[in-house]
Amino acid sequence: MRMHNPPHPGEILKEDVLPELGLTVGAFAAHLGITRPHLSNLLNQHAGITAEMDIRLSEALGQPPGLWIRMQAAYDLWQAEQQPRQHIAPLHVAA
Amino acid sequence: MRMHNPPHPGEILKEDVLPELGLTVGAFAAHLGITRPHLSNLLNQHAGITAEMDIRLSEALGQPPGLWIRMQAAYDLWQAEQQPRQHIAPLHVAA
DNA sequence: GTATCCTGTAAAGAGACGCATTACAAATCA
DNA sequence: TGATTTGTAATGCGTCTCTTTACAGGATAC
Repeated sequence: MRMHNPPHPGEILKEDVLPELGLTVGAFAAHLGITRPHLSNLLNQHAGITAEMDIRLSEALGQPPGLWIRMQAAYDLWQAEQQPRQHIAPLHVAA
Repeated sequence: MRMHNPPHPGEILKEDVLPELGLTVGAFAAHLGITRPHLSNLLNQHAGITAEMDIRLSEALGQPPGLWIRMQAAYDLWQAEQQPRQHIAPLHVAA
């Protein structure tokens, strides 16, 4: 049923990645080439992961690109699904 | 090596989905609850698929949500990878 | 061959978001 | 106590989604 709300990427970065790296937020931000306030916003789920940011993370963490942007997409989709909306009728293929 | 550029979702919608539905762009837009110019922009790759739009498409097309937003993420990531950028050194785990 | 429909696209504007810069206050820690 | 680290706010710029309105070109039908 796939019904568990996916985490914001920032949560994983803050709780798992950063501790394992043993870096301060400021040091990690500097390494990524972004500002400390912005990384803080990422970590605290006040900003999302862009494709650009995904690449930087994948390079810094030695991972194949796409992990973080897919997490973000899953998060965004879940959030949008929680919004009240009027449903759309399914279409059928033409005769 | 995973090195083939992923299509923009609009391309698939325009070339595969719309013809199979047998709908005009205007009719499809109306069904989705968006404007015709905006759907035209989607189809011609001048705008991206948002989480909101993914949900509308998945409902209209009878698909599980996430297909289109993941296509968009793959597309965005590929585009970002094509941009010239300065690489970031990999970090090692703390001692 | 004229009228209708469909299409792509442009302009203008609202609202949201990414990201930078700067700044400050609270918390941690030496 | 003093230095470091952190979260966050304000401001601003650029970009993007999406709407409304409009227009011009192509296709279809009479």
